[in-house]
Amino acid sequence: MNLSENPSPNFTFFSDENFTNPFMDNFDFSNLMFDVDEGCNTLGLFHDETSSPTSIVSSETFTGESGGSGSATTTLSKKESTFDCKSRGSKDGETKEMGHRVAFRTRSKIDVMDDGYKWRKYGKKSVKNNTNKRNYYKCSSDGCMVKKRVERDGEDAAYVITTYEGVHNHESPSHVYYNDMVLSYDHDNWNQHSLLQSIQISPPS
DNA sequence: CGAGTTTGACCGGCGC
DNA sequence: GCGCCGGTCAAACTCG
Repeated sequence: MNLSENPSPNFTFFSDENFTNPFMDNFDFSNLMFDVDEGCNTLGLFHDETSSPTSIVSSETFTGESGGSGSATTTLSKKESTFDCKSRGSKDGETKEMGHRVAFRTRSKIDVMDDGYKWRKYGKKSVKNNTNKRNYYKCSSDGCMVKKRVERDGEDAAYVITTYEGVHNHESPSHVYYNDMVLSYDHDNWNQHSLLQSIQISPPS
């Protein structure tokens, strides 16, 4: 499938041809696609066979918690997408309550991006098909149950797979800064603006 | 000394 | 029912 064509109306896709990283050198934007619908059936499993070896993107309803100074290449491996689908299906009620999940793949020199929130590490595990350890984080804010998983891509350690789960019930400490950054980058980069806003905006009503 | 990290143990879900 | 695996817990440890 050619990712240069938006494969699903539920996703917004950003290809690296049009997408330049306005942020730090540590992150490399390539392919971005966000699901705006809920449910496993909307998971993206779009594999770009021609360019990036793992240009598969998946996310469930975006949580909006990843606003901050970090930025990401948002692609996701097929196995991760499958996992998300499975786990969601098995715990439908809970995941609905948890709200939303988004996963993205980032080419980054550092493991953990600063997304503006304060995270507390609560676990680390080696997982199947990945020689690298997976790290588990919780939002350290009182009463906020948002979780985050971070792992190096087993196929290409240059990429970091980050999965956010849940919705923050508080503002990001870097909210103002991040909004400034978004607004300042509002030239002809179309969807990037809306993407970054969607990253910033927390949906809970 | 408090906050955060590490790490082994434990638990629950799922496939066989 | 059993074993595998991912996710979480919690005590010990580290760091500022």
